[in-house]
Amino acid sequence: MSAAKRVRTELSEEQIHLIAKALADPRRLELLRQIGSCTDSTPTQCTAIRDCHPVSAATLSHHMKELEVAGLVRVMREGKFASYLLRRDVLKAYTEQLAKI
Amino acid sequence: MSAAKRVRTELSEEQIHLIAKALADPRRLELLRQIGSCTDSTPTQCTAIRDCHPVSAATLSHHMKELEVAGLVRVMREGKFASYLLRRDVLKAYTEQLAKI
DNA sequence: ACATCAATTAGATGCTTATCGAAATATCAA
DNA sequence: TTGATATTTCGATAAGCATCTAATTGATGT
Repeated sequence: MSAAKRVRTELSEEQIHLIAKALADPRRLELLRQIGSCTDSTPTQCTAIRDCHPVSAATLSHHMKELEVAGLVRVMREGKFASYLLRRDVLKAYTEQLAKI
Repeated sequence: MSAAKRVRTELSEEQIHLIAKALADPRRLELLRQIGSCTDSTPTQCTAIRDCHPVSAATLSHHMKELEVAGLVRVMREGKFASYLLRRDVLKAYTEQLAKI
């Protein structure tokens, strides 16, 4: 059994708004897709992401924070490096919210 | 059989972006929910919507156009009145796109 | 200690957008 | 036709945000 959350993830209106905003920027959507393409055992390294996107480190850091505060990614830090994991439970909770409309 | 689209609705990156932007504004999400709460046989009237939201007619019209160009609602006009229908096929296509991440 | 590299923060800039009031357009009723 | 009502368009304003460079923090290796 993996460590993935099994509890039902409930989203507040506030978090729904943060997620929607996070997804509304094309660059962030691309970032999220890239992060989602990696598995839990091989989180996406920040440096690897930088290599794929023509933005400054500062801009990338800003986007990653947006994804993080929205709850869409989890950050893992090892020394001076950072890696990212897609929080599929949160994304799923969001799509289920939308589907209810 | 209803007239609902049965063809698979494919979304372009452009439309995905328009939808995400449309959903990123809390007021528009509320509007979409209200529109979604009505059935195809009783589309939501623009005037009824106005009564529920503390915005000017100009602002409401602007939001409705955003929802429309995103493909999320269909507008029906009768004389001087307008009514709106949620395009569930488009919303579904969007949530399915997100779920694929 | 010092230099190097990864990532974040601070501050600035330019673009987008939510909002409004006013004007325009369109429909309907008297 | 005239007036009233529904919606859209126009133009302006203020807030938000994506982006950058420069400065900072923090970790690693020499």
